[in-house]
Amino acid sequence: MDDQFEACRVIPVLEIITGKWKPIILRHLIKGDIKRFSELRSLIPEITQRMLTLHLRELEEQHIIQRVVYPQVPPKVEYSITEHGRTLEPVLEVMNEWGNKHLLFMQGIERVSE
Amino acid sequence: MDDQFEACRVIPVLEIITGKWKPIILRHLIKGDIKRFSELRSLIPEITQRMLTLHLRELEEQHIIQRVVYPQVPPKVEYSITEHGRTLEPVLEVMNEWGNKHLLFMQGIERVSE
DNA sequence: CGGTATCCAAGGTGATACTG
DNA sequence: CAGTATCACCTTGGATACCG
Repeated sequence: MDDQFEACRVIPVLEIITGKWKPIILRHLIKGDIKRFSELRSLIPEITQRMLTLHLRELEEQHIIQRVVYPQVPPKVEYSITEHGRTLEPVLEVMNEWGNKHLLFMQGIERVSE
Repeated sequence: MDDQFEACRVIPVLEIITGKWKPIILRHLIKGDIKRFSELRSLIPEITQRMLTLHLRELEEQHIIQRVVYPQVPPKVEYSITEHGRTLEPVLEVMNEWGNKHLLFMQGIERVSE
């Protein structure tokens, strides 16, 4: 079992970017640099507060993003991509390009088979 | 909502390769060409028959792999990557390389924080 | 403002037994 | 050989209300 999983290093990447809103969150943080919690909320209007918090916490645990709390009232929390997180950029870029090229193909197939 | 999801073409890729054993299945089919159901089972000993079937069906629906049934007793079913599926190879390759490079980093972090 | 707590529904996965 | 059927569990995500 370990052999299988160890041999496939695709899985660690998936463990980071899998989650309903994670690719979108990463997209915003990679493009836009530092964002406040409320900024991310308005950039991703459909996400619930709960899920945004959960996803951000997980990305932080994996050292992909950094969380900075300003101890003031009202509170201010800023999120930004880490150096390590930024190494994911080309990976996401390749995935994004594949999606672009093959989305049309996939839609074509759908149309044929209906 | 659609704007968000449409803008991020990473998600279609995730929809294809997300699933506990899918990256491993794809790895075997991309490297090894045609495989029988039973071959895949022995290549991935820990997978259950059920999950292998489910994952293969999903990949087939997405036209990533092809399923050929030989109508004979005992039955023989062969799976292979499609032309379309093969376009995922460089994507998986990039992800795999990232995993290779950054697995050490991640393990290092774990060690520090414990 | 930036969260937590709680409850719930849906989906993914495993174990096991059965089948053409 | 290559499945299917069933049950049971765990995880993910949404809705809602509350908090410092």
